[in-house]
Amino acid sequence: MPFTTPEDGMTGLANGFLASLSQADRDLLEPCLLRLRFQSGDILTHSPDETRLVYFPVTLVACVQFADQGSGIGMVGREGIVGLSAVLGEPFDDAMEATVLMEGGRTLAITVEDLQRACLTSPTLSLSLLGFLHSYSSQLGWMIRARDRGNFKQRLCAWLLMLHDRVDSDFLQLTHGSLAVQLGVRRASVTDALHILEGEACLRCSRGLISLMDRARLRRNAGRFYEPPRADLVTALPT
Amino acid sequence: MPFTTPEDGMTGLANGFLASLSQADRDLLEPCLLRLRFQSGDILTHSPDETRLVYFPVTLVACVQFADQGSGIGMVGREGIVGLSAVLGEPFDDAMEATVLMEGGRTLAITVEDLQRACLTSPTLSLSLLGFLHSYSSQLGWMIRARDRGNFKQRLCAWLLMLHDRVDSDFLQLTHGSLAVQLGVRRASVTDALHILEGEACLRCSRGLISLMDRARLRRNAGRFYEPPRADLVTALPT
DNA sequence: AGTGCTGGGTACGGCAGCGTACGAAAAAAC
DNA sequence: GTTTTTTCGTACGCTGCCGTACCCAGCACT
Repeated sequence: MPFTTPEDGMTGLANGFLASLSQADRDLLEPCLLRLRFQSGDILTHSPDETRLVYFPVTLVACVQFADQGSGIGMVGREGIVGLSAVLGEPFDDAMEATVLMEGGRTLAITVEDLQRACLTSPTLSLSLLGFLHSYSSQLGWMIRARDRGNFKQRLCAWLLMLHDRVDSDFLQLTHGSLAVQLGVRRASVTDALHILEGEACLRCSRGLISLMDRARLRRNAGRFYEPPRADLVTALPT
Repeated sequence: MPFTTPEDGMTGLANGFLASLSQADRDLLEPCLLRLRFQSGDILTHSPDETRLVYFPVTLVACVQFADQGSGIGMVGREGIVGLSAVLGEPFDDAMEATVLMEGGRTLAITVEDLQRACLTSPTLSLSLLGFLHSYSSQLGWMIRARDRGNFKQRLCAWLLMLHDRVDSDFLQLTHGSLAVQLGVRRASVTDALHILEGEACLRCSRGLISLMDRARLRRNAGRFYEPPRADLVTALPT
């Protein structure tokens, strides 16, 4: 981790995608990177001014969803990239947007123009982007499977585990209501399922806070609907 | 359409992705392309010999799904690419596979090595691949939305419309059973829903064949769970 | 004509999650 | 300390889809 500074630990390129790049590609991007901070609920895509940005989250976790309807589609955190669709040119993205989950956090960012320029000079960078987008597609595949073959308790566990993978703490600042929106169910369903999980000593709830206690048991609950992160899949290109 | 020959209409590069490429990128791929034909039920990924291929379907329609479980995840036909994950290097794809739907059909293909080589020489080609993968991700997003906010009839209509977009005929050679597998429901649920749609004069069923009669009415049934294809989104890069 | 098989029609009980709703407790605002 | 807002606990009836199951109609093979 040559790019992190000791006093902070997160000031540098502490983003999984950036860390997976070759030195050359990283050098291409680094001078263009901005350091930003967002609040919970902020919408990353469709920024007010017309400068489109692509984000490399550090402590921030973003939820991708349809703009016209709440239920969450995908989740991106420090392992990935948010807003990649903007590099594909003018007929901008579809109806998707990305909102910031929990208490917000820090992210690196680059303007679309800078990233496009870098891509056109480095084929390996483009292929790395392709690698991320593939693993994101894979995540969406898991989401689909969970929605039609898993019961809600399994989906909830899988979702909590995914979030836990992207956060440093075992304490998740989430209300039952916001969880319900993300998972596309009633708030009451969340409360019920959480109570059961509390009874199994997987976690503990207090107002606006879920404390994970037993990750292994959560995984057993999530069954085959949780995809463990695979750092080795990010990119492994031939020279 | 400079690449189609009059006597067949499908011998050339009649694949949406290939057609969207610049002349230079197309010239890069064309000499490497194989013309193949598959049967219904064939598995495109994990071919017996060790030569991994990437496919550009022409008349073939493929369904992406988890290898260990039937329910369909995504659909790719003449507009796209199948097996792209193989270009990302050795730690091969996850648990996904792609099977051929209906009565099979023709597809173009390229070896992974050839495609990788081409990508490393042409950044714009890599970005075009990125463009396809993005629109595929978008499709998965629509699938997720359909599974958790749409009822089964809406999902069925959306799925039939997606298939219709990828096929030249209004006659779909599908059994209720295979539809049930793709949509992740009981065979009986398919039969029931098809009867209702038949009552609305949207389509007509006979043994192993669904004849679409009124596409507009199907779209109204599918509501906001069908994403019309957008050729303009495939790639629109700056120079 | 007989046999076997695949694909389709129909039924019935069961249940997971929904919509709605109301109240209590904790936090925040005043 | 009182009021207001947010968050959580809990309940009840409803419904879409499930699991299972059985029978029948085409079609193929001999």
